[in-house]
Amino acid sequence: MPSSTVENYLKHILLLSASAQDLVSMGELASALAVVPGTATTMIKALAREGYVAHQPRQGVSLTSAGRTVALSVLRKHRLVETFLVNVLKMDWASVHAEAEKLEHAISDEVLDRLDALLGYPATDPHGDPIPSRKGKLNFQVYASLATCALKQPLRIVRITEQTTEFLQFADQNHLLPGSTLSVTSRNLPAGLATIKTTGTRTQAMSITAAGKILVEPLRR
Amino acid sequence: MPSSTVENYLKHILLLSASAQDLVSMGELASALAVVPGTATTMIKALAREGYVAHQPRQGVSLTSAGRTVALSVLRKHRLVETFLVNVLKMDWASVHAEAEKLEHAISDEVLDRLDALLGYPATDPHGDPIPSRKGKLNFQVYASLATCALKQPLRIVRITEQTTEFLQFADQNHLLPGSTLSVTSRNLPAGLATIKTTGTRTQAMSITAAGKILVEPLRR
DNA sequence: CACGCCATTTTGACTAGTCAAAATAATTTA
DNA sequence: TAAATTATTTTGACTAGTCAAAATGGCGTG
Repeated sequence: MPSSTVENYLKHILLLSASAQDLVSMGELASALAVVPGTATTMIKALAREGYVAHQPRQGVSLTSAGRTVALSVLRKHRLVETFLVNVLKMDWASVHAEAEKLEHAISDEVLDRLDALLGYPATDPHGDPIPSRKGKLNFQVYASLATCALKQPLRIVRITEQTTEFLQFADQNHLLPGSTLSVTSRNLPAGLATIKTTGTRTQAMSITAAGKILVEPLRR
Repeated sequence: MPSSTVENYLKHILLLSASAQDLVSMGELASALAVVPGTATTMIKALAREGYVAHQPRQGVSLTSAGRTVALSVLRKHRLVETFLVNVLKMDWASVHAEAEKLEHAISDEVLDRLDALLGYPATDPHGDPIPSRKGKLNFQVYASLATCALKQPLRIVRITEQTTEFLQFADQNHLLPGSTLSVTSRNLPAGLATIKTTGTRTQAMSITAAGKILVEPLRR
């Protein structure tokens, strides 16, 4: 069994390779894992020896299919645990990420399957992130964000792609949860600002960077 | 925060000091933890330096109040998690111990409190073992066992003091669960055998050793 | 009172994971 | 194309936890 350190490396490579064009750099990886780059290099060489990753020296690292399997399983645990914490234990949306970081390495497949059933086989976690299936399928849909979508169009939030407590609290307080409806009234790129209107009434501004973390789909009424 | 290795040492010292007359020997401890005795000695010296235990060289080890606090908290996590696994996830009574061994080190106090509430603040886990309160009170009641109780008296099982899967499966298959009623019809000490009668009908034999692991109280009708 | 036994402690060595800092490549800039 | 910047890799050292095996101590027996 891979150690929880190994599981963490693999999980973060998976997460980063979604944004990066497949090869994850040591720099990215090291900072995602909060270690110095030299540590990442050492560890990656060991993971390569064990067949979890392919390492292109000075280029970056990618998962082998063995590594991908482990990473998806960890991600599935993480997201199901988060869903459990929010839906069943009614914990705060913004704070469950850290809890799940620990539990994802301690939970067995047996427990996980029962949790999955208890929750009704959810397709996404409370942040809208897709939950990998038991077989390791990850629903990989591309959505527009508040930074890229058409203006003035009615939208529904499907996902928040950022796990920090601060950002999630910001989203929560401004009613920007998966399922909420809204539209973007204007954007000012030079100023880096977007203005949005929550379907009720409120108009508010946020940075383009923040807007890019909120994924939406057109509200096909 | 103590590491999960430290938590394990402290938990086992607590568990063993209940049976031993307070001082736990290195031999006992090492075998409970599945390490060689030298490892236990080394570790205990470190724990003593950090104030978790008092070490009487060549005599044994006992918990300080700081160590006891940690140990009780871990035990509380263990037993509440077991209760959750059995009562909510409907897992097998006999197999939850191993799961809980991992989860007890990964679960936060916040999650634990909510689990406690979800379960209705249970006083014991599915094996009848008392769950320490949040304040660290452990209900320490002394019960008779099937090896020591009066003969022919109606009894109720309150607790099974053995966590191995094999023993728990044996108990399960013979309807020897906490809450079941029965009586001891006879004992043959030289042969090491006890004969019991489940209140329904069945009569069966078991070793005195096994009988000693099943705690009972008189059935005050 | 000496001897031997058994548990405990000590010693030396190993693995996993980490950091700081020096060495090396690669890429950008001039 | 040479110099400079930046990322990556290497090196040496450290911590936590472990084992194997040798040294030590306490005790009971003769």
